[in-house]
Amino acid sequence: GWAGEGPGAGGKNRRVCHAAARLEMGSLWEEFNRLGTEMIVTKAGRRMFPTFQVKLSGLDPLADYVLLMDFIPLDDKRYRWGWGDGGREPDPGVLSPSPPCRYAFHSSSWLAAGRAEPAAPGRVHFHPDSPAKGAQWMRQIVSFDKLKLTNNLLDDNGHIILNSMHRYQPRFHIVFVDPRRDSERFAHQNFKSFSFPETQFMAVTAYQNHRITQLKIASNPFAKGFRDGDPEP
Amino acid sequence: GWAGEGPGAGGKNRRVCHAAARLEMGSLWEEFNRLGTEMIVTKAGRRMFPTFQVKLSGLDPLADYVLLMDFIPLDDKRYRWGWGDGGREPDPGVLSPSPPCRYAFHSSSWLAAGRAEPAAPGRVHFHPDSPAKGAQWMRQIVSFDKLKLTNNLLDDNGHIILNSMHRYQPRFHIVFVDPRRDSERFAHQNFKSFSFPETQFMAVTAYQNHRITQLKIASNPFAKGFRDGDPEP
DNA sequence: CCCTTTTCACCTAGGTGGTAAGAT
DNA sequence: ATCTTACCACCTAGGTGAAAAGGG
Repeated sequence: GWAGEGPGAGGKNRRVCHAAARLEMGSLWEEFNRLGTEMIVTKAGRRMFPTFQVKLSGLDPLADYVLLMDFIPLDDKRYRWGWGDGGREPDPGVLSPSPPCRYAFHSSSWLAAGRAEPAAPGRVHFHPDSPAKGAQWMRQIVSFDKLKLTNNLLDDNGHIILNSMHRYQPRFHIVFVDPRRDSERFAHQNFKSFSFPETQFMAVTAYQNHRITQLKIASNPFAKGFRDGDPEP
Repeated sequence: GWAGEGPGAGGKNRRVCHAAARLEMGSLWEEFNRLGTEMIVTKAGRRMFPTFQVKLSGLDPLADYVLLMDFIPLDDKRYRWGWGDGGREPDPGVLSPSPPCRYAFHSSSWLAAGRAEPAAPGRVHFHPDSPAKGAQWMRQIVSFDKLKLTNNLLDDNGHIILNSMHRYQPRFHIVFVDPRRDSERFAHQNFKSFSFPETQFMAVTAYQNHRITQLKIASNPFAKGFRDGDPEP
């Protein structure tokens, strides 16, 4: 997908107004999204897979930029995985159409199960190469593979804190480092944000949808030990 | 050891004139130096061991600095390891007193064997966290563990190019990033250099002094597979 | 019952010197 | 004869989901 820009591209600084971001591994993200992406959260922090990666363009090669990510709750619900209590038909809280419920009739599905927990501390993750020149950021794919998700509200490793069994939308931000003295006054003009709907996910402490598990095993090199049968290069 | 500063501390910018660097793992460096340190160079690039690490002080916490290293030929000779041709006494080119020749009567020693090869391209290695604030650099030990040595004159991985069988002195530089427009005019005032004599070494493609090999195996965690006998924690 | 935590075998990724073959 | 290269077993370091144990 290309550049799911945030609202209000008007009034932006010329150093960011032409910035664009293309999500890498888009087909893999979409494959996960069709099943309902799940991301593991642990106390120590767990990477995302797929890794959030973007190819940037439209930056000023000579200007400094900071790149960062944050995670927005997609709704105010908490979820559970199952058939609904007593084995009745799924209640109206069944997720539809995002993630789609095509798999619902196969087995279980995600059901709304009450209001969301109080939002965890809204942390951000700065790309560790920040700040850097636009030319440097555009030279190759920018990968957020150091970003880790945790469910530990008291985490002091700087990881992103999320509530398990809640849904999130990753957001990506490009911030122009304004050299002007009163740059705070222009802060709202100096950044541009991107949301790729295919990257939304459910935070979990253990996978619920077995198809997600199998797709992770099939596509994450670090899970190669769990693959069986014939390989496909 | 502390801060082996270069010549001419006078006329320096106040952002660097009080900077100091303490070499970490000094006793290990000295242990190697007593035997005559050797560092492997390979086509693909090899790390140094011990790793060059320093603890910094005296920087302006709010100023930006770039940290880098380079390697200076210690003399204009090339060396060979042996007894001298025909088994005669070591010729006058035997290294003394740096590295000392205490081991010479045990077996072999380094002998001068002609003039140095033409100097390899004089590359530098920027610490990958550069640039960063003084506060960041002083917060913890600065480690150059990404630095690699190569003997490939055509290397295009940005590694340090050295001639095998030649001796080198690592140098460490602190450069204040001067925000002034005409900062080039002050470049000579904005850096401070450090040389620690205990870090000098002979570049080799294979270890010559068996005592060096044994000390590397005993002290480098990645060589643990070659240790034998009882461990010492 | 549902969710979380801990531990583990099995991977990726890459840093060691040994060894034997190759180059000059 | 001396130095260099390529490959190897054996490590460190850390990212996987499985499975079992733990907790409300």
